[in-house]
Amino acid sequence: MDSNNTLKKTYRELDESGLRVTSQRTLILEVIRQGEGHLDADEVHRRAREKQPRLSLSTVYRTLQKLKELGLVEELHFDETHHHYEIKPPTEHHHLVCLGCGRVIEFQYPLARLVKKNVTEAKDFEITGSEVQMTGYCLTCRQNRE
Amino acid sequence: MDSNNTLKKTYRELDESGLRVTSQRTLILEVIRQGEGHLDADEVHRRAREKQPRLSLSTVYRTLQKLKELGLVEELHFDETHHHYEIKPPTEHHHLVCLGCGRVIEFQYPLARLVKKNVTEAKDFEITGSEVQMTGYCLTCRQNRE
DNA sequence: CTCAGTGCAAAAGCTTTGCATAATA
DNA sequence: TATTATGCAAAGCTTTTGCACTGAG
Repeated sequence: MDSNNTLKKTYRELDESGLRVTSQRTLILEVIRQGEGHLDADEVHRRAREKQPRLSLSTVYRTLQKLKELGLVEELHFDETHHHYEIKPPTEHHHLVCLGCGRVIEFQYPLARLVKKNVTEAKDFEITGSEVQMTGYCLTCRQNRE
Repeated sequence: MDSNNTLKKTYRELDESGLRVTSQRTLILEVIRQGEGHLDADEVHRRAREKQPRLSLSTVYRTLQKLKELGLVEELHFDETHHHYEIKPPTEHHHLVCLGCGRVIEFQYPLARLVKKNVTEAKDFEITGSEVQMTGYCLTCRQNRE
């Protein structure tokens, strides 16, 4: 069964990292994995608390921090004051953020490679990460505007 | 003289916007213009206070907000908890952020157009703004690491 | 048994807001 | 003079930290 497989994966990832495997960490990683990307800390907390009501926000933040260091999750910065988190994707991908409905559309495109190849200033620069947000309006919102 | 010209420009931009032209607003816009991009609110405040010691942080924030709405400055989100501001550039440009020394290198490249053209998911999406940060290490920092 | 992890509460940034005062148009 | 903008102080949010307690290894 799938959810059992990802649970094993979750366990293995935590275990291999040398961190202690706690019920909180397992749960938080599961929530993010099933969250279809882009949850903020508070949302992770809210969802995780359905299963484990005593889980504290601090633990969520501390865990997010660890998972980031391990490279298991990635922190995103949309046009807001707080951060969003998603499971680190295997391939480079980026985001279109709709200003109308807030929907986030992901797309894959090797922008880093492209920049590396075509931008003079990037020739001497070793790119290790890239974060791209393009904002605008999705089809639905454009139609509703009319 | 150049600084006089940009001052006139600053005045005109504020005036045309319908906002009241105050000494605070003029000063703040000047500071950002001369700041070579990427100042945070606190840094704007610090620099502006050298000329106008009683200027408050709230005024800086409120002014930044207005200038953003007017499209005169742009808010950037680096990998931090606070925002950075730069004069809105005439052409699309992006940033390489060095994780070693914190240096920000700008480059021009029409990534939005490119995404629009090549990414299926972006076909139905009207892109109005794009924010791109590629992080990594600049030449100097890579050499120092060795 | 030991040390890393957790919960709780309190603190620490950055940013926003209310209100009386000052300044622009 | 009628608003709009400012300064100050206080509040609001997200995120971090200290400390005693708990639980994994």
